Amino acid sequence: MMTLRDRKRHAVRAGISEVAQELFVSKGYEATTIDEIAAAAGMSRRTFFRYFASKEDVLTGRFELVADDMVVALEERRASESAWDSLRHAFDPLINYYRDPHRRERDAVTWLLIETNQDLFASYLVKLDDMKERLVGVLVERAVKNNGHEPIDNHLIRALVGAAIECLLASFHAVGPEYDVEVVAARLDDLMRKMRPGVAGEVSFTEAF
Amino acid sequence: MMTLRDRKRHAVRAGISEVAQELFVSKGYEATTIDEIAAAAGMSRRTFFRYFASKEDVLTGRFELVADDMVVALEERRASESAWDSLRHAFDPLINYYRDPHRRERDAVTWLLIETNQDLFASYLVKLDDMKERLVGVLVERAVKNNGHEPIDNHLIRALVGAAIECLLASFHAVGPEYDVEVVAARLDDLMRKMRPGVAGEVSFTEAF
DNA sequence: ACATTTTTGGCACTTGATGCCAAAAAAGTC
DNA sequence: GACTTTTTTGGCATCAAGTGCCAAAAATGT
Repeated sequence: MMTLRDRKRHAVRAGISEVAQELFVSKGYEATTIDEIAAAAGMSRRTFFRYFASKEDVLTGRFELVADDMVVALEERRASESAWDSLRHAFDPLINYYRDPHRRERDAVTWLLIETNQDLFASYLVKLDDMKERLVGVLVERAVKNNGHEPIDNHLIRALVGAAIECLLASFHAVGPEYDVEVVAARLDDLMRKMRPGVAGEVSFTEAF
Repeated sequence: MMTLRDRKRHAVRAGISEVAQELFVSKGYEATTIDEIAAAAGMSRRTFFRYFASKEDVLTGRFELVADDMVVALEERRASESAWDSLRHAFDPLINYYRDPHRRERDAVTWLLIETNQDLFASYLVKLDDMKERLVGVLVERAVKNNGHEPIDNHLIRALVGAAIECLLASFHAVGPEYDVEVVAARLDDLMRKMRPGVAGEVSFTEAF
């Protein structure tokens, strides 16, 4: 449930994010100190760290929300569906998210920052890995539910999830500031069709283990 | 060529690595300061930073060498071979590397440190991404050579390389301190067989683009 | 109006990382 | 072997990220 405090907290976070992004864009990520961000957001530095665990988190924290949506989407897929297809649909929330041109524009800027800074990029990779782990968790759980016991090797599930995510990354790769989401979506479909594993792709986890 | 200076530099790096790892294991990664490492290695802190760009680099720097070997191995594969199989053999140097039980043991400790520390893990992920990028580069170049022009979409190559690496990661996943490399190798073969893309896996880049 | 809980701000402190410069060491030259 | 040149090193100063701590302030509940 969304209590009042949570809402306020969320608003403050959004405010910091906003003002920080402006600073990052105008004078560069590294050149912007947390003191400056805090000052611009009207709070002390100490308080900044109560809303974001680190400087990178201001920009990469959003990925956790995306991951949340993906996890939910994956959980909602029917267990009889092949894991590969379920994963494809787990990515739908992200596609839908970027159907909003405002978000697209905003995140294109964020993306540029992330790509050009080591620390940010590292933070992004960590979030991405977290997401992978969570998706693996969902599919493992699904396999267990369908099977009554822990699957012998969840390495296959790991590889499957990893491969699907790589398709997602590749389909979004090298998009400019203004791009057509539908093109990206088509690319994703095409890639996941071509990359569909010969054996594992058809695994529904209903009868695989 | 391996000049005298390079050799000496390499030796110093190895020395630092050695003494640092001991400290990390005995008192934890974060609890070990660079001052302590430098002191134990018999040099000033300033000098430490002339051998390693960062604290993480002491442990994760090795991955670049592994990547070097993989890149060379991939370059040496015949262009007529399917990209998927070429990638499988690009991983051979790593498998061979771990046939030495001493390295296996040593890196198992390193691995534990990396897994339990955010900064280290992030650094590792960055190196891994670099490796991916380099392998993509090799296959793109191969495609261009075979085709005379830039391939229309190297997204497929990205996805292919990413998927292969995910198989590698999955096959090494959750190995304890003492493990059988041959088991891991068999797992890798099995995974890459199951994960072989229905279409893309057979792409040799001789006639695909 | 009062008591309780949460949030905030400022301070001190640690530590990783970088620039700068002069001393030391190594390499090359005659 | 003495000299010059180049590289390496150490110490200093500096900056910025992140954390613990505590008292003041604000919000919340009664």
